[in-house]
Amino acid sequence: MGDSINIAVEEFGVASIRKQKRALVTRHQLIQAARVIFVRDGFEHARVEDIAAAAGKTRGAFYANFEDKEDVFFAIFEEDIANDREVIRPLLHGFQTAEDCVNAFADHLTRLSKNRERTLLYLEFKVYAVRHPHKRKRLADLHSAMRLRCSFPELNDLLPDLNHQSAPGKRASTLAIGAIMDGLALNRLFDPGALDDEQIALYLRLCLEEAFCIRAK
Amino acid sequence: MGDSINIAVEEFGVASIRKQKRALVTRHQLIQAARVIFVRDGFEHARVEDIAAAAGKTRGAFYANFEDKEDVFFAIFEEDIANDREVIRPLLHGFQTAEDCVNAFADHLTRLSKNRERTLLYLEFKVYAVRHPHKRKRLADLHSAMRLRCSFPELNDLLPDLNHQSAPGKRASTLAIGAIMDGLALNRLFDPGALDDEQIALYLRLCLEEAFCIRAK
Amino acid sequence: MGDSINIAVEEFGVASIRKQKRALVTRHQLIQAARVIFVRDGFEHARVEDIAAAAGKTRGAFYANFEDKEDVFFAIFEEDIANDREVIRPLLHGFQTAEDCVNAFADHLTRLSKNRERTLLYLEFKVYAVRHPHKRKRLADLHSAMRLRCSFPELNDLLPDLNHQSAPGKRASTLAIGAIMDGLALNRLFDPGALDDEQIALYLRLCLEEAFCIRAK
Amino acid sequence: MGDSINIAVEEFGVASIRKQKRALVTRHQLIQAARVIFVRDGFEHARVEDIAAAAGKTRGAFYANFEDKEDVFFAIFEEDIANDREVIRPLLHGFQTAEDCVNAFADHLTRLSKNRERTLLYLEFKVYAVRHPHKRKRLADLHSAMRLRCSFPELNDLLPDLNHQSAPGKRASTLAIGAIMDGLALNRLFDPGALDDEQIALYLRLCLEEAFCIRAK
DNA sequence: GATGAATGAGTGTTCATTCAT
DNA sequence: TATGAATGAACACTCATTCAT
Repeated sequence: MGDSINIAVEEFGVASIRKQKRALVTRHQLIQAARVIFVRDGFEHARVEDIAAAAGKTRGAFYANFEDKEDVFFAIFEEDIANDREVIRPLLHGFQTAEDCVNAFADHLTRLSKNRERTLLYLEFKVYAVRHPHKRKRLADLHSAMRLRCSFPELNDLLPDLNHQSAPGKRASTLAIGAIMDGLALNRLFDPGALDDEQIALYLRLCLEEAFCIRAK
Repeated sequence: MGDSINIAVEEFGVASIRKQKRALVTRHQLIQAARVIFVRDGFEHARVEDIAAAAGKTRGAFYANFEDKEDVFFAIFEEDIANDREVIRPLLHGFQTAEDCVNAFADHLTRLSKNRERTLLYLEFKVYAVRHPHKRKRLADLHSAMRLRCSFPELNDLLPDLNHQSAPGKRASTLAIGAIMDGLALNRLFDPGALDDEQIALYLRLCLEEAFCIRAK
Repeated sequence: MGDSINIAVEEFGVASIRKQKRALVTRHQLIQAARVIFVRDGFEHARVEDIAAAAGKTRGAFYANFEDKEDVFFAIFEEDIANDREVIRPLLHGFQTAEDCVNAFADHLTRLSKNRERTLLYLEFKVYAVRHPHKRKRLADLHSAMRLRCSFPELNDLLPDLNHQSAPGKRASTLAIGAIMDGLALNRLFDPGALDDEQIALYLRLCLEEAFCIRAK
Repeated sequence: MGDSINIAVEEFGVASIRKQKRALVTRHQLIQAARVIFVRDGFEHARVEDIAAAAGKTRGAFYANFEDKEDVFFAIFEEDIANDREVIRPLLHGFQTAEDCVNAFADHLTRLSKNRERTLLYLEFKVYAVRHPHKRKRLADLHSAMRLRCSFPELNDLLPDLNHQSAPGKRASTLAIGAIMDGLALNRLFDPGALDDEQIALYLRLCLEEAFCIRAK
């Protein structure tokens, strides 16, 4: 009797766990597909059907996993925030001098600035947040989370003693770095012939040095 | 020139000239309205009817003046390009030192970065150009014109002897300035509490000095 | 100048009056078509496209004239209420005895009870009102108007001295007459073989006599 | 009888009987839930998922027990027909005079007319039958059964000697009673302030007396 | 040129139904 | 039998665009 219960539980459990897994996989596939389609067409112009198709699913699967188009849009950034913790930190370990560290970080940002998907997606998110200041709590939460994320709080931990600024000052400095990267990344896409890696790295390094008070004067 | 006007007057009469003027006024009103609506709703989400209504006109007037929604969108930037020649030059006249000049320009850019309409409109234009690389000639032309405009070519004229860079180098430097301003302007909208005028002016001045090789080292 | 203004006004006026007329005609056509389709398919199952097609129009014309499907549904009954004033009165004029009058009214109701469109449409309206007690003001207003209409207030005017009941009593009596007709009409449709004109007239006459206190006891 | 049960037990075991019972219970629960949801939302607007949820089940359970939405709809009335045999008879036993019997029956009908579920459900069934005259056999059978049921055939048995009408006449009379009750019940829901028990009972009694030729003239 | 009624393609969304588990 | 993820047909509704006036 105990056995059969266990078996039943196992069977039931396994079945539902498998289902849950499949559901999560589908959800993730749809989010990935949404990234691609939103980058290609923009949020407003993107068609739900295209997202579903890009994930190899149908509209029904989409609506089984998301409330509406805005729902996936937000889910993209929520997924990123959940995953992104601690991606920068390892990149900056093991450097002796602050300059090395800044250089490494500038390289990292330069690399990010070449990521078309990231550039267009985050641009659109910011514009969306700017245009819908009164949207429901979810956007407000995402907005807060993104404001934090975009100011690269890791930098504060990495360069503690070099940074003599006040907390709000740090926040502003690091946000400015992110902002400058946004601008450079967009304009690299807009005018690929004019802005190259070197230029971008140059200005990023310059601003990072300023932000962390290590500019050679 | 005077002749052709006289001929026009003779052929079509005063009334016709008035009509032409009124037509141009209507067109301009629609363009101004389109700016407002595109800023508020974005290009894709904006409705032609809203644009017409914001100009105090109807759909019919809109389609009498523009081919379609994309047509006004482009007309906005064409109007700007036609008007903007020589707006910066007077701002920068009369400065003795390069530093003063850079400061004045940095102030100008800081002021621009506070212009919500400009920020969102030009952002959207750049994104549109990025997303539609194969659109017809008109976008290509606008794209070229905007690439030039966004690299502030006046700067090269204003600071000729300070700038020892090659032509493409200049272009890249000045585009980078515009890019950085784009990023700062968007992120000021995104996180108004964190980025203030001072911060923005600081980084713009820094990058301008770098661009024009007048950084105090 | 005065002339040309008058002409312009005339031209303008005529044009817009014609347009208004055409618009009203279209609206009415759509309402008539909606009657047919709602009777055939019921409110929920009816397709907007079918309504438009039945009026020889397209979906667009439908939505240019109505907010949504519920809007036409209500418009049907609002149109009826606006038109129906004074349709019964002439039918009952010129009778000497109360009995003749009752007979004439019973005949009228019997005729109404054979009207399939009326029966199904008003049934559906009543059910809709019953199911949506908290809908916005418009349904409440319609509901009130229909409650009045369904209690045949004209009867009170026609048979004043025969009716010694209190005002609420009259209301209840006349509503009951309408209610009984509803039931007989529906069940005639449900079982056409069993309920014929004679039966229906018999019960209607009986209840009318009761309602107006002229039953031969 | 006992044998066949034993055989069943032997062949399928106690568990299987339990399963069968549980299945019937589930089916019944779903039918009860369907009543509630159909009353609330109407047949067309009702969602299978809501029905399943109202029964504490899932869509799967629903489709394990019914072909489709129409299937439960019909099952409701089939269940009623199966159960309802002989519910009226005991209510009318033990009365000496025809008048008492009519009064008792009028009271019974008055009570029924207060039953919102019954009123809306049967209204919807009749309308459905009226709108789908060519549906498959099952609706035709139900339609016939309901026509019989709605004409209260028990009355004929109960009041045999008072009823001197021909068979079709009886059928018509008793159907008219049902019809009148339908109308009164719906309009009581539609205008609860105007139609009260007393009014409803009054007219029902009146019509019953007419139907059974016992009107005091 | 301007109007606004009408068009109709396009798309978000719902939901009855299926099916692998 | 029951689950619930997935399907996909169906539909309401929007809106860029046309056109008779």
